[in-house]
Amino acid sequence: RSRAAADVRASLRALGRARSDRAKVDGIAALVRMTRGHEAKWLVKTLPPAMQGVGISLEATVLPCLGRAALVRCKGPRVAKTDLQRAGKSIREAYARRGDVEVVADAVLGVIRGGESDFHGALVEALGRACCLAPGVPPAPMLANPANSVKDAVARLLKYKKGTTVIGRYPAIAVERKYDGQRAAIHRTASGEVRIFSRKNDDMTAKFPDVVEYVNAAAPRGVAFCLDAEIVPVGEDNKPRPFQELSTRKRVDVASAVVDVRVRVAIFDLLWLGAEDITSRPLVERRRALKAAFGPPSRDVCYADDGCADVTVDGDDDEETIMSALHDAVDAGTEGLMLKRLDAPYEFSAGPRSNAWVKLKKDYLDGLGDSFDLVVIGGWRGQGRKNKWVSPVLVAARDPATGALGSVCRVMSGLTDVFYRDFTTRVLGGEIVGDRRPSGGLLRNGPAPGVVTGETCRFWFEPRIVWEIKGADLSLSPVHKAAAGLVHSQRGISLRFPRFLRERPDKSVRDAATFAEVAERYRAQSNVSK
DNA sequence: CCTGTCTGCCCC
DNA sequence: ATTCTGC
DNA sequence: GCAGAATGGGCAGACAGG
Repeated sequence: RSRAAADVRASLRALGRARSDRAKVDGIAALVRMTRGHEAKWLVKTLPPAMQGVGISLEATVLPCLGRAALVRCKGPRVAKTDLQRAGKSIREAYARRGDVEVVADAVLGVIRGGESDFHGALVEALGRACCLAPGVPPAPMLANPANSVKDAVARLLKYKKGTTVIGRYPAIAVERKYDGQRAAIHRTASGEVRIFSRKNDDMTAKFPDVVEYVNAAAPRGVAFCLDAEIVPVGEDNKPRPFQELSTRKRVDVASAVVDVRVRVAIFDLLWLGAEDITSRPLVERRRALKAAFGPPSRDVCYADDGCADVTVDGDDDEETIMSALHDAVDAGTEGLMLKRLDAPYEFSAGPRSNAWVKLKKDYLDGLGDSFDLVVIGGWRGQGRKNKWVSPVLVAARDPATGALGSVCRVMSGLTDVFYRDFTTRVLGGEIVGDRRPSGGLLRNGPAPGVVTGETCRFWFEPRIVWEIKGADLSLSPVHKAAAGLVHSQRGISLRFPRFLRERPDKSVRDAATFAEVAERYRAQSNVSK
């Protein structure tokens, strides 16, 4: 044992000295070879993310290597780049349809053994046969591209060219509400078993016994299907509640009788019905089949396009139409809109997000959504690329009555490298070098007087700098303390998806957002009970 | 048994 | 989730 | 245009320690 420990130690030391990718891969390989069975998994978990990325990512490495291996076996050691790309694409698409490396690998092995002369034809045929969509086996869900304005959304939709049956001269677009819940692939097999999968295809069936009942009640009898849907927390009025409430549901051993957070299922796509894969059919047809099969909306199951009307983007007044639908959607307590080409097939997310689906959230738009001027009060040392800089940064709102500074959130998104360098120099007196403790700038020994937070910062600053921070919405926080006591006895108010917009050198701490303002904006959210 | 901390191919 | 960076 | 990196809030569960 001591012999093995010494070997491991020596290998870790060597890995620490490694500079090139080649050396890192060799170092990791040496360590992995020392492991038995599950030990490898735990070894890999201990490596920093940058090292884990070296040579062992499934999508980026394992799948392409499978293609290369097959090419080498079938066509010899000299592999053309185009062949490699073709094979890689086929394999990635197959994996998106059926996320099971074993099935994919078996199909590829079959091609190698078959020794066909038409390698690519044989590969496509074998993968198509083995990796077909099937109820009970969740594919990688189709993803939407974000748009930062209505104009941008329309431009993206027009750019999409893969549609096969453009209706009329201009593309018809489905408008749907973007509910703030959990994405769910809801499958029912031919034997009648219902399974619910998350966006990353984790089995969530145990968490949603009520959803199983709702969907079984709405579905046609004795038919298999694959639905795409959003599970949304709702109140007694059947209106959306904050996402935060959905996550308080138990995840294991849930009996539908004791579910405390009621949900509604907003369905929006149908991939399979009866014995047929309909993903290659255009959305118009899939949606028609969906509504024919599942009937009118009910208390428990609705359609994401309820309350919306399709639009045709002909450059006429579609921007106003969409903007007005966006405001309606936000008033109804949803995040915004999904805009979808009605002529596009369902595209499993192998690679880039499709422009056939575009998401338009209110907070992406300038002038909409919540933004606050907050005081910089502390921070930590960044990891990896940001090791020389302060990242993330803790920001706070203030209470004019007491002088308290209650933390709102950490921020890192939206900060550029150039800004980091300048900011770090201002608050620490220079970039962070080695293990030396910085001293200078606005650095303090502890939190400034009045600071209230559940966070423990590595660096605390003199409260001087004001930043404008934007978020999607406000939540009640167990760690952040802004406005604590105003809407909840202990919990403060925090920002979801915070990002830095700009520094406000024109503002002093006295001009920063107050607890009262933050509390008011929290209460003004349409899904918060008053 | 209670509490504090850490983890999750977590959810967003 | 969001955003920035480098290719 | 795309992949990769570095990170956000917040929850239930699991686990460690008293």
